[in-house]
Amino acid sequence: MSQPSAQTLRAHDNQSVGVYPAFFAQRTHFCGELANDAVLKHNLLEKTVTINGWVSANRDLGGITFVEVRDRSGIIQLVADPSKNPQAHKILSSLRDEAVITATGPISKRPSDTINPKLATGELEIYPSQVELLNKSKPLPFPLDEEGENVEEFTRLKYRYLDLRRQRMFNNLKLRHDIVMGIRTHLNQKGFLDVETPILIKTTPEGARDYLVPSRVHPGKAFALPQSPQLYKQLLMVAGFERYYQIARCFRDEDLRSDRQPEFTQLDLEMSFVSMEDVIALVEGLLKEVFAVAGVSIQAPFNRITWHEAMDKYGSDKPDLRFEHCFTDLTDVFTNTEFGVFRQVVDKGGVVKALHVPGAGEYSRKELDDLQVDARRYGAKGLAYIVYTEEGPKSPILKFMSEAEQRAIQEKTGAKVGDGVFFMADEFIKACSTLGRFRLQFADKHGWRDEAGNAKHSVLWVVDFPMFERTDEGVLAPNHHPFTSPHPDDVALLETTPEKARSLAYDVVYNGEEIGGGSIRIHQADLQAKIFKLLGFNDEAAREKFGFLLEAFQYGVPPHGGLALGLDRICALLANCESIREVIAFPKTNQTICPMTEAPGSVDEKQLRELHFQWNLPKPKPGAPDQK
RNA sequence: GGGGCAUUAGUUCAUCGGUUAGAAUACAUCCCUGUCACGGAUGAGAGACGGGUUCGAUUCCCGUAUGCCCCGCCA
Repeated sequence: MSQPSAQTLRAHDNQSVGVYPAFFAQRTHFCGELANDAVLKHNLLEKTVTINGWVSANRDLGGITFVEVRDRSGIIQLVADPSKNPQAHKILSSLRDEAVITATGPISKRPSDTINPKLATGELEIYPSQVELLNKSKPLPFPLDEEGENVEEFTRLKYRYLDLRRQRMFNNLKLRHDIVMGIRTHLNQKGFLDVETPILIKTTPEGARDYLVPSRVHPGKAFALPQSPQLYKQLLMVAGFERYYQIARCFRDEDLRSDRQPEFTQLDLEMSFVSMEDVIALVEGLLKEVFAVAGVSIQAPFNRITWHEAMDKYGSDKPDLRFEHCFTDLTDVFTNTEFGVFRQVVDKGGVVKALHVPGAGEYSRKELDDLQVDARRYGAKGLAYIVYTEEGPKSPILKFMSEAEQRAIQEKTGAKVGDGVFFMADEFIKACSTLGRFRLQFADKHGWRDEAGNAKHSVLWVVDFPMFERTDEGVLAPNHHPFTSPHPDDVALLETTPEKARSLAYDVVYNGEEIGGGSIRIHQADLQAKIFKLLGFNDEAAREKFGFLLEAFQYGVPPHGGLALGLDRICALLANCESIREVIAFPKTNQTICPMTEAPGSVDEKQLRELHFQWNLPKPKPGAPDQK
């Protein structure tokens, strides 16, 4: 896992003994290798070293001049005294920030009163006998002295190659590298083969919008870029590869977020002759090792929670279980209530969920009003509440409730004076998911995540997902994807009430973020046909969309299943970054452009003609400046 | 597609209707021999775009563009 030392690099890369020697003095050491203890350990004191790097600071005191040199490993200070070495001083004092130099000289101890404890090399410095300017730099468009969070991200992305000079950014991408290496090593030991699958594939109308690539050779036809290697990895199982993985680039033409890019990376894997438990066990071992790369220790086996319980108690299919604060179900309390709003919901088979928020009794009128605004933004009519103050309970809905109901609310939730209880009454998924958003909102506001005794890291499996969901049009859609196997206990339900059937799908959730998901796949042609029928595909439509898969399924398909992990998200979480853009070298902005290359760009007529392609452009918006 | 916030020197921020638009840092010139966020002096450098309101707009309003965050969307 460790990187080669400078010794290794010198032996293989830096010893120019051939016909084309380097035209500059090549490094004997990385700056960071000249750390205080390492220099003592390797007996380097007063030995001549050569460093190559960028000038990160120049402090010319009028006579004596200090220059800090940075390479990817760290920083070391050069010193020149004009009375002792006027040539070196002349060059050093003329160096500007980010100039590329090579410097050679003895590595020496600093006078004891000039040690800089903030630098790993702070007890040492180099008195260069030779300094060569290899390249100078224009003044930078933004400072590199801090972490970069306070510079407009667009500017950072426009000059990403400079932004990546920050130690933090190097560390992020180094962590990503280490994680990928950890994955490859682990899966290799477990007998997985890395197989590349095509990037130019046939469009599948399911799921997200596809990126399309018009075909030159086949006028009027187009390739799609894969949203995932799903079908190919299943075909590799048909082929008998048994265990496949790929660090796969995936493409989705949807609107972006801080955790969504148009192209992103998944660790995709698939296994044959396995049960769900086999996949889970494998992934637990893998994630344990991956997290350890980042110094995060997690325990396997992970906790498991059913989808229903996750929704019922936490209002999310990716619950953050670093803290408890779960819902109380009050449906029973209101089965015969006089309170019309709740009664209607309960009569229709809905639920009444309550969330107890300690400290909410102190909320101001404005805070309570703001919650109503949030509720409407979340698609609810409002957020009913009772706050318990010194003067007694206060609530707009109190007058509709009986004494017994009020007592039951307080007993069941455990609310005391100074607390609040918030209610959501609706159809199960709607009520739970809306209140679930408030659970996270209250967690931010009251610091629930950091409460004493809470786990810092919560990794869990969410299992027993419903097989289908009803779309707005009332038709069944796959919750995971159409190849997901139903739960063996629920196969009979497919005939009667398919929306109640569970699947063998599973998600892995870390601190409230979905970092991966997978399933056991269907491997029986007749069951797959039945699922397609439920999804509303007739035989012809199924054949048109997935004919090659159905055909393959007639030639001996092993039971198989797998999973995909969101590599960008995992890296961002382990690097403590808010956005996956911080762990991607060259990401796109929210408008799906690259500020550096200005992609996407115009295409010249000749290229379009070759593709038999013609734009059909939307009208510009009124008030928009003329486009050239 | 919708909502919120933002857009002023290279960068990061001020300026709340009349200002020579201010500062820090970067940059340039000069001074400075142990700095490490070196210090000191001097200098150059700015209102996204298009409308409107007003005697007067960087400031208020509308639109457009762009950025960030969120909703929809993301099997």
